Amino acid sequence: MVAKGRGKRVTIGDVARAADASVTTVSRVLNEVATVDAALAHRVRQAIADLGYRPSAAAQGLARGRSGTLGVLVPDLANPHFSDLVKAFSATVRDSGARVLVMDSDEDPDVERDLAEDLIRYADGLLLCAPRMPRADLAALASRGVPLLVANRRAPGLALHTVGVDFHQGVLAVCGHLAQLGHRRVVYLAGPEGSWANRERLRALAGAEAFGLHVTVLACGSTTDEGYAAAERALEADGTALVAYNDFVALGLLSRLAELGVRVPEDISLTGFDEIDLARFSSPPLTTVAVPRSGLGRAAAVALVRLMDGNTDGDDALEDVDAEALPVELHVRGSTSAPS
Amino acid sequence: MVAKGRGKRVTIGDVARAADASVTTVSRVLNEVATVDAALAHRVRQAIADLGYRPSAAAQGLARGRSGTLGVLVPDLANPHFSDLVKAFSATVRDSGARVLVMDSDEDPDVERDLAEDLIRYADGLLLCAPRMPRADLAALASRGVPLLVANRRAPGLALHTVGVDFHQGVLAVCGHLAQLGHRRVVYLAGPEGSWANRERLRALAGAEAFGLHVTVLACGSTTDEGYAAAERALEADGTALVAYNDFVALGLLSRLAELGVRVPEDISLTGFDEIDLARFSSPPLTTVAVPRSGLGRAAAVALVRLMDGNTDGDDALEDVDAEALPVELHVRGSTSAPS
DNA sequence: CTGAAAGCGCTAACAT
DNA sequence: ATGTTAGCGCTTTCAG
Repeated sequence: MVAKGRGKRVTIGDVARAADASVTTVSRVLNEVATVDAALAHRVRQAIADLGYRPSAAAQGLARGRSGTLGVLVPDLANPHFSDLVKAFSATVRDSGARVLVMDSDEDPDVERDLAEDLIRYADGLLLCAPRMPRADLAALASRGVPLLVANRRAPGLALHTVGVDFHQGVLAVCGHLAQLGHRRVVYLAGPEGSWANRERLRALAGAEAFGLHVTVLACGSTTDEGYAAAERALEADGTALVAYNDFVALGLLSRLAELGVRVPEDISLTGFDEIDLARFSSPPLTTVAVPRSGLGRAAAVALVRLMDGNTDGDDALEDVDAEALPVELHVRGSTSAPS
Repeated sequence: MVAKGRGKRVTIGDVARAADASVTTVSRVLNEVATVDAALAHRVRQAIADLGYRPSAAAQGLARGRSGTLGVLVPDLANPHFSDLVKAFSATVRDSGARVLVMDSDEDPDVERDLAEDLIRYADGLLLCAPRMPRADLAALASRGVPLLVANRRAPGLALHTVGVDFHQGVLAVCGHLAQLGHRRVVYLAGPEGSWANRERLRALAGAEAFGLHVTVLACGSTTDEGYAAAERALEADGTALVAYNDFVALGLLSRLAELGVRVPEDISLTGFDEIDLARFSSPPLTTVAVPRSGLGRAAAVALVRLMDGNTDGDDALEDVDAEALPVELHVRGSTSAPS
């Protein structure tokens, strides 16, 4: 039977005593090391089970010099973009025997820096997702000796290891699709000011203008509410297509347009970005760009683990920084058609 | 300046040396303890800054006997229900100086048990969200000495501390609303087999039958896809209203119904549950039940912290188990009307 | 007010 | 193959 109640913690010493072995031996069977005599090993395992012993993570961490924990910092866990990423990251990391400490900065750059500084005390490595903090803070973290990986933000000149999604190509695909359909004037409902994701989109939009597509940029945001609220302004901007920062904005727009009696795509075309599950189920279904959220999480996990393994002597091999820019995929559905 | 590069870890000893103080003193200023001489304290803080020193979490944890970390285990982080809960939980817990270790069991009961057993090695306390594991495993965990809190699952006879949402009342409210509108035959699209949330809904539905509402139960699931796929079966069941397990299912149904030319609510009424942000933005907007996800997260945090503070002698005060059953709120919108 | 020293529970040389 | 023992970095009595 397992000991019940709130007694003192069972230690490796207790197990050793119970199994009439040394702590080293117990440690060995625990870590599946060397050739421990079968009978002895069995006794130890028995004792472990009897006593309900679990090694203390703190003690192991201290002795080993690493915690077996990776830290992830996201701006908003409630955003499917990040929860999917974290999910995939955790699952992948777990396969290499580690755990994940997740923190949510609530989109606040200051909170973000503080949490990151706290996180590195616990973790062997750090994944920063779309960090909002200023370059200087990022640089400070980077020079801190902890394996650091940044997802979806580039910081030119900072020698950061990064993974990311090719937003640029995605927006270009959207614009190309629209242009082929015959659209010439599109309205972009912009995302959060500071975000790299938004800057990337703007950059791509600028590229599209070179192909003769005229783009009007309207400040909006990243939520359904903001999309809903921006609908009337968007209509006034006089385009034949609306390019939303993401699917939430698009669905907000769609909702308001329906109320206003504006038909999609007959009266105006609409595109989302960063495909969410529900995009297929709106009326009409949304033309949008699928980004590999889980793929990004997996890639980040692999990259970070590799970073930590080869951490013998610092900043070598930074040549393949940004090697990872995961491809995206345009999904054409009912919300886009030729302009009337 | 902060030391750069990947040198050996800076320890409290290094700081002591640099500040010409003892480690004890450094520890004191670190923990804001006692009256350390102002000048000395200042020297120490200076050294800390100069060296870029951060105390090792593992060492602190080992010495203090607690990690300052709480564990949370959810079936699916990508589900807004849980990500919102975790977000609120983390934020609240952070205010009392702790961190949160999040794990995702991917809805697998076995994985769930293993992760929970692993989590307790790291954490001072554990929050199990809607655990899918069998009673026996739950009981084993409970008798393990770690402060344990269970959210959204009741385990009769197990003396578990729990917090939860009043699903029962929510479903009753939905049924009442429908009945008042004049509906007599409703179809319930059921959620995951084993889930407590689904059982609670069924129980409430049974209660509603006592009021003369006839309920047909159809197996379905919890995703938009499953809702979409169930639409035609639901129609055949011959009710005047569809009660979906949750909003995802409802939106899937809505999407398919639109394709089939069935109008909501004119031809058939539809309700969701567990209001998601997008529920307000569908066409028509969804009548659904808002559950206090963040409130649940906060309540869990408060309860768990209290549990850990008063952990002097075990299973007292279990009288107020289940004291927390957070109220829900019916939001009537366009997807319900009187039957035709 | 400050410091020396004994652990916290585990791992990893280093013997045997 | 197994055991002894010295740390890992920090907190915390206990003296001074």
